[in-house]
This record gives sequence, C-alpha cells and structure tokens, in this order.
Amino acid sequence: MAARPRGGSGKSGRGVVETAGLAAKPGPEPSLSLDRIVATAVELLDADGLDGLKMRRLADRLGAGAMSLYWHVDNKEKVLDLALDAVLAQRAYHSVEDWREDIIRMLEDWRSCMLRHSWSASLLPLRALGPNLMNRLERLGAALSRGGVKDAELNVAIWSLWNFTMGATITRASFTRTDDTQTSGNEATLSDTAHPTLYRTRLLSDDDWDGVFRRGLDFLLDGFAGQPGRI
Amino acid sequence: MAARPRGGSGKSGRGVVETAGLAAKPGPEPSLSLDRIVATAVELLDADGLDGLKMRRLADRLGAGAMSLYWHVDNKEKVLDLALDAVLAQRAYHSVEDWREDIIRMLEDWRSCMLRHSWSASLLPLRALGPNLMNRLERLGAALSRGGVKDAELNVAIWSLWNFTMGATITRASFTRTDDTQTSGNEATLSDTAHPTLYRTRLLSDDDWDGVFRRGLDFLLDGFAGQPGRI
DNA sequence: CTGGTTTATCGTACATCGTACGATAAGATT
DNA sequence: AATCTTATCGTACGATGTACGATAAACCAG
Repeated sequence: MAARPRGGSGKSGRGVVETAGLAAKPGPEPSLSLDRIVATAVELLDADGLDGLKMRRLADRLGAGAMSLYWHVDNKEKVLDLALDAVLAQRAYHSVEDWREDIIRMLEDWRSCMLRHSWSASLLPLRALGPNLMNRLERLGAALSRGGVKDAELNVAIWSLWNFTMGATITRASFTRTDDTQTSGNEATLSDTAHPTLYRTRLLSDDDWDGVFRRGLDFLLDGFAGQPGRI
Repeated sequence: MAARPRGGSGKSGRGVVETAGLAAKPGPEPSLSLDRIVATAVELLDADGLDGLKMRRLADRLGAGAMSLYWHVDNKEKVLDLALDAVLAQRAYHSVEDWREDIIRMLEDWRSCMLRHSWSASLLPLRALGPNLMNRLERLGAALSRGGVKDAELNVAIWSLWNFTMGATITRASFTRTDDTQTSGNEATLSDTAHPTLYRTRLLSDDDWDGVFRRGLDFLLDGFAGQPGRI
C-alpha cells in the first residue's frame, strides 16, 4: 500500500530502541526513523556533496534495505528538503540588545551555518522554505522592526538582507567547490586586457570572504539607516 | 515526427544526404555544431527546466544520434556550462552617462536576463564562471570605479552588488518554480502566532518583486554613497 | 489461543539516464 | 590506392530512483 506515515517525528525516535542488549559499537541499528534518516543524509551530504546522497547508500549506512526508507519518506526530494531545513535548525548565536549588531550576528550565523554544509547553499534555491528557515526570517523581521524600520519598508529590508546573504553564501560555497574539483577549463580567466578593472583589483584572488561579507552588510545597513525617518 | 533528416534505419547509413538544396523550414539539419547544440539545449531548458535536458532528447531534437553529441562536447556538464553562459551573452541595455543609473540598468538587465530562463538562476551557483559573466562583472567594476569608488573598496562593492543581485534573482526564480509545481506540503506556512512580523507585513504575499529589487538596490547604493570620500 | 489488521521492512525488477566502446563512412592527404 | 582525420551513430553497461508486492512483527478483538 501507499506509505502514508506522514506526520512529524512524533514517534519517540531516539529512545526506546530496545535492541535487546546486543553489541556496542557496530550496534544493531535501532530501527529506522525520520530523524535518523535525515541526520544520516546530512552526514553523507557533508562527506561527498550532493552526489554523495544515494538512496541505497543512505539505507546501507543505516543498516537497512533501500526500500525501507520509502516508508518514512515519500521520495529523495523530500530527504533533501528535510536535510536542508535540518541544517538551518542549529542556531549558534545569542541575541544582543543593539538591533544592528543583532542582525549582523544573525546573518553571519546564518551564513556560516550554511557554509559548514556547503551543499546546502547550492540546494536552497531549488527547494521550498522549511519551518526553520521561516523562523529565521521572522527573527530578522522582528529585529528590523525593533530597529525602527516601518512596516511599509519592512519587506524590502527583509528581502534585501536575505538576498544579500543568500548571494554571498552561495557564491562563497560555489567557489570553494570549484577550487576543489577544478571544473574543467571554464575556470575564470581574467586577462589584463579584457578585464582591466577586475585584474587591477584582483577580484578573484582576494579571498577575504568573511570581511567582504561583513563590510557589504554594513553598506546595506547604512543604506537603511540613511533613509529619513528611520534610525 | 515529420522531420526525417537523416538517421535512416538500415546499415546503408545516412544516404549521403547532400542537402545541396537547402530546404526551407524543417530543413535537413545542417549537421551538428557546438552552437546548434547549445542553442537547442537552451530551448529544452526553457521548455521543461533542468529536468528537460537529456542527452538523448537533445540529440533527437537535433536530428542526430545521442552519441554524436559527444564529439562536440565532453559531457552533459559542459552543455550546462555553455548553456548558462550563452544566456548571459545577450545584453539588452544601453549605457548611460550617470554611473548610478548605469549600474541599475546593468543589474536589472542581468536579473531579467536570467529570469527569462529561470533554470539559469538555480544553475549558476553550481557552475564555474563563464566568459560572458566575467565581462558583465568587468563592466560593473568599471562603472563603480567611474563613479568614484576607490580600488580599496571596489571588491567589496562589486561582490555586494553581485551577491544582492544573485540572491534576488535566485529567490525570485525559486518562487516562480514552487508556485507552479506546488512542491509538496513544505510550502511556507506562516502563522499569525509563530510569525507575527512576517504575517503582519505579508512577506510572502507581496509579489512586487521588481519593485523590491529596485528599492533594495537603491538602499545598497545609498550605502556606498554615504561613505565619506566617495561620491 | 485464533484470526485479522496495522506497522515496518526488504528483495526483485524495471525504466531512465549518462556515456564507454568500437564500427563506420565521408573527406582530405599522401 | 592507401592512409589518416573528421564526424556520426548503434549497442551495451552501470548507476540510480522507485513501483510492486511478499513478509514478518506488533497489536487487538473474539
């Protein structure tokens, strides 16, 4: 029959296990669960990128048969959706009272969070927005509102920061990848004559990504602050 | 399938074809070429998105055998690289003297150019930078430099605008896609209680993407201009 | 206990896709 | 005529997502 388990991880998932006191290390897999599937999927993605996630491999790693996954998950796409949102679940920053500083920390954490799992950056533009991502957007909007941004301008501000951060993250992750795999000869070749400006500023050689992100973010926030009627 | 340019069955192989006459419309495919391959690949991608591009389908559309493509192209990845860069080849704006207005036109054209081929937005973060893309970056850098941005700040400015534009384009394209295909139930559900701010400003309902992009861009440029020592 | 339903797992099989590996046939060159 | 180069294509193989039951354990009513 069609798998209709649906529903969140209501099942205890972690505990229970029961395994009747068997071995320790290569322990008898404590049975499948959505949480375990997603966690293992993230492991595989971290290890070998997008191509590293195969349903068979995922099942193997879980000590299960390939088709067993499909009782918990509709299809591979869903696994990717869940893995992506799982990455965004971990927040590693604490709020501060200064709204501007708060936003900066928030977005820097967001970015570093995705860069820790470089596959997520290239995946995000392809998938729907998960709940964890929505929560982050809400926090961002709240901080801006707290900072005095009027509702009429709030959407523009939110999207601008989002766009900036996503672009920076994706670009950064993309470069890391091309450095590793050295994709063919399409690699950016900027010549002195064809690209004098880029060549002069050594655009592609400067690797202070964090600094560029931070300073660009400052520019954007300055732009918001510069508008009359807003802090 | 009216077109039977060649590929006749039988061992006699293509009967010379010798299309000396140059037929009119469904003319006998003028033999393969890199340009034709890339152009047709873009057609397929436009029609059915990333999943629409299959090597067999591409060859069929070209009236050729699947493996014939591989004489001109290393592999499918290369086709994607070339298709992506081909999209960026068409510029549809004319420069103006005002550098700020020039940049705005440039980036709006860039964005609309990619949105006309929505697959390109989701593809870009995965591929290396092609020559046409580098040319656009060069023009952007030159305009900024012309506007008085010092070399020391030029990289930050270029990347900031790039990041902002890429993020906006990718996000926009992503939403168009999820609207069409209605990807599962992961669709953003923002509740009054969990996301009061987003709910209040109707973040996901506002569909004035162009306006949001334009106004966000203004903020960013304001940020540049606000710095002392720069225009 | 017995029989039936639900829950969860897995083996087999199939369709699809990228592409490796020659075979083959112009055209060019010797 | 012999040989090399350019270009095309058929066949086949391996990888992959997943449809389709078969199967067993857990649970429950009688």
